[in-house]
Amino acid sequence: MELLNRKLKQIILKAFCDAGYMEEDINIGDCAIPKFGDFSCQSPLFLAKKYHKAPFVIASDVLLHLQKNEIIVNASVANPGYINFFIDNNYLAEYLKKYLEYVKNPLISKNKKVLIDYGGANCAKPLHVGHLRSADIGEAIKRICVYMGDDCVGDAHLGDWGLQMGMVIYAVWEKNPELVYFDDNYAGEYPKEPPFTIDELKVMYPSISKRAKQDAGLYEKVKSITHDLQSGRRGYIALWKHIVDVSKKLIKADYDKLNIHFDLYLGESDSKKYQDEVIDYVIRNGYSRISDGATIVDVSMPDDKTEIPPFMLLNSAGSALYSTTELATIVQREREFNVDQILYVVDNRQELHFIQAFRCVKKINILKKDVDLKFIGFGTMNGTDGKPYKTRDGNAMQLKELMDMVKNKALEKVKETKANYSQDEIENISDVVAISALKFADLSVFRSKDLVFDVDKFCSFEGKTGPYILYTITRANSILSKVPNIEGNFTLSDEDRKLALCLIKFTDSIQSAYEKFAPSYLCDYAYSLANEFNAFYGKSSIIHEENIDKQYSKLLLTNYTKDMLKKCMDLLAINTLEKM
RNA sequence: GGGUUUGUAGCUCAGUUGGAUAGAGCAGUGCCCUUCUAAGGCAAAGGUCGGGGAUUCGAAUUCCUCCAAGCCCA
Repeated sequence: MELLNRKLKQIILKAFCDAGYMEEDINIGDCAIPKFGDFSCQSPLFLAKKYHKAPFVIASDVLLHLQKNEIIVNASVANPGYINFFIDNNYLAEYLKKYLEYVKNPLISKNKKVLIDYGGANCAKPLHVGHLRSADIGEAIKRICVYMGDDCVGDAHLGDWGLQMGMVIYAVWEKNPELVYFDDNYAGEYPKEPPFTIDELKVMYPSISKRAKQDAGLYEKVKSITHDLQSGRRGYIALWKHIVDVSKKLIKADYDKLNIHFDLYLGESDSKKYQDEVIDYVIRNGYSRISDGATIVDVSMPDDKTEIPPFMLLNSAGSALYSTTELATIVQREREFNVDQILYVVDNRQELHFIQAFRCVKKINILKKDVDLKFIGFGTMNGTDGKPYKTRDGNAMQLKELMDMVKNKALEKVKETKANYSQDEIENISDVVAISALKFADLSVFRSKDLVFDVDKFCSFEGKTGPYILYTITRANSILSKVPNIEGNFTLSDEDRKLALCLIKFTDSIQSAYEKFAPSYLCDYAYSLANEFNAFYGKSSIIHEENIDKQYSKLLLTNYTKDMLKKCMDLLAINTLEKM
């Protein structure tokens, strides 16, 4: 299907050429002043210098050469040189029907394999608010990329190899030191069942972590356990596997609640098998050098404005580091998944680390093909003091705590307004409303900007919020359910065309969201569409409309709006409601 | 100290390769539920786009400089 924007460009470009302005491309945008037009062309302003003519003169020339067509009506020139025009109502109505079909199934062919790294949860640790952005943004980006034709794989990339594992192993030992996992002489098979329950695991890390902060001896013990684990001590590895298995279930359940679904739950440890090979490869091929005992790879480039510090492969103790794991993971992803592109949806603060890793990968030429490595940074969740958000005890707020707060607020609201609903309905509605509020608030700020963490904002259900979009969908639904199927001619009245024009702008917003890896563009779009629909809703009653064609047309628009809003919310990974 | 990001209404944020009157939400003001769900709509109010300079027909947007804050690396 040929999109309206392309068609408009063709027609107007032809007028430019016919008028003697031989251009390859021109610009078509929204008209800033609605009474002047639906769209406007600003190109005469840009071309004034090139042709040594006043923009107004160019615009007038072009207007004279604009051929009669079925799309553009009432074209005019405005100071200092805009060409403004409207779209014919009949054409718009026909176009809209086809457009909605096209949007449902855009028929874009698969173009590349993309792996998206957007988890970063740590095994045995509860999710905190910082994990929310990565998950929300990453899941939305994944869905947007899939819609635009990419073959996507989402990886949770769990932290499963750090100090927290040592803490949990310590906790198990403290409770049951007699277990075979701690017996160096034990040579048999280890038990298939974990020696702890899910609920026990939940409290192990927080309790040991808290104690280790005050107890240096305990901290040292934990470090030594972690070291033994990473060195491959048999019993610890067996126990570690149990911890990872149970943790994955916990983490998956948490992400499920947020409507976030990973295709892979790989962890840092999974790339370990490539690590020695990569280290060996780098050293053997002479890419590294020794500096202060550490093995480093220089990644600065001659035309760098600022010095990029070297990539560290091994520290002075000869151990692999976080950066080494990153390298091994990239190799793993290329070999095992044959990716063309990897998107890292991570906190802005990690940018330097990734620049170093990406440069190192290119420099050592270890990949078989040119994989596009992209850092998709997002801003920090800050407190009202402008610093990264911390609770009173100095830790990041747990996600569960935040979710409970929003849920309770939603429950209050639903109970207050929907007294006649059943208990199940109230529960379900509150859940969906709460999650939509949380996710929409998170997603609607452009990703790279820091976000002020404001509980009241997350708990707000009015204005530019998730619940407002849900509410709009239920309003549309309510109308559709009350009118029997009718047939008529689809015509657009002047008061309804604003909604129609808004509907066809979906393509622009998803295009921006895709190009900039920024779901906030879709949030803006969904909000403006909902806004337009609510204005349309308020102007006149659809159910009581007596003219059949008018009623049919309004119903069609209502249906289109509902479909489009649901599509947007689906792309943002936010569940919607039929009734609330 | 070096680098980097940000500064737009009281608060939280939009603002396309420079372009028409800088836009939303929240808070506050005034209307609108005997009519499709008021979690809504309509209207008004709110601004020295951090300060100063430069570039030009035209700057929130580009450049310089200063101020303030966050982050990263030492």
